Amino acid sequence: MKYKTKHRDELIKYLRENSDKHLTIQEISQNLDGKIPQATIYRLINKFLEEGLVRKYSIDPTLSNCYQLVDDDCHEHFHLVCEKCGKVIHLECSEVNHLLNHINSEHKFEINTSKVNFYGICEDCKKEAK
Amino acid sequence: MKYKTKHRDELIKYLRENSDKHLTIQEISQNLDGKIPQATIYRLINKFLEEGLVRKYSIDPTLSNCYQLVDDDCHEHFHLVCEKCGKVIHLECSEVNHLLNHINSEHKFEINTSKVNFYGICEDCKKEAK
DNA sequence: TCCAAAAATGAGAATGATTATCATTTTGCT
DNA sequence: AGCAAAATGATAATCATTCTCATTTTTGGA
Repeated sequence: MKYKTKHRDELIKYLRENSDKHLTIQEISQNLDGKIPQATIYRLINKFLEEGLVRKYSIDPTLSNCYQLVDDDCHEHFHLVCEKCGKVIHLECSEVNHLLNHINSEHKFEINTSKVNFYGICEDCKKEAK
Repeated sequence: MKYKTKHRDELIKYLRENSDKHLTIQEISQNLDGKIPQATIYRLINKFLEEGLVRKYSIDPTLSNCYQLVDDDCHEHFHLVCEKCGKVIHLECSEVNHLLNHINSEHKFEINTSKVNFYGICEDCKKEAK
């Protein structure tokens, strides 16, 4: 059972206002100006995860995880991470979903879509290399 | 420039003998019975990574990374990493290649195929969950 | 409205993998 | 041998995240 609290509402509100971004716990903490202690933000975010209110993105094992509110215009997407410039490109592509379905049904493996990241070289860096 | 050292040879030898496994630094350290200090194992492994001798697997941000010697006789394949049991399934699948080509040509992003890993739940763990 | 149980909170400590530090030793080259 | 580059060892530091525990808040029911 969950209780409605000030912090909970405050955090939801903030996430809603920033539902277009990928936010780290640190960014949330800073932007809320320390109004909610980090330990509490972690706890709330983990609750939200269980409840399916937010989505978690693990872009790089050496970096903090990112979170984003699941709302109507937040479509599931994947990440292209440039190994040169670090840029993260959001990819919404039916071909990816097609592959995931294929692996799920044919290879009997249920992919955790929040960790589908492709690493490589982006267009800009490819040009520069020449 | 790199120097040949006892530790380096010892670690390579050990990795070669276990090239079928994904090893954590801890496992390596234990199995070598502390002959090489952990800090040195980390350093050597990172060197090997740069040199392309080993491959790194980040199974879960909360777990240790795994490493594996790159074998001469391994053809291009991708990995399905089970987040529950840690099992790594090798996947050779033309659909994956098709997707990579698609992303390369249509999304102008050149994927580093050695880092294509999919994380999720394997068939066995899915059954167990029931 | 009041109470007790469940849940949330806060501050700080703990964890655990990995990296950094720094003085010392080893290696490869001439 | 002598020198510079690299490697080493022990330990401290880092950093995200989780845990602890005593306290406070919330909720539903009496």
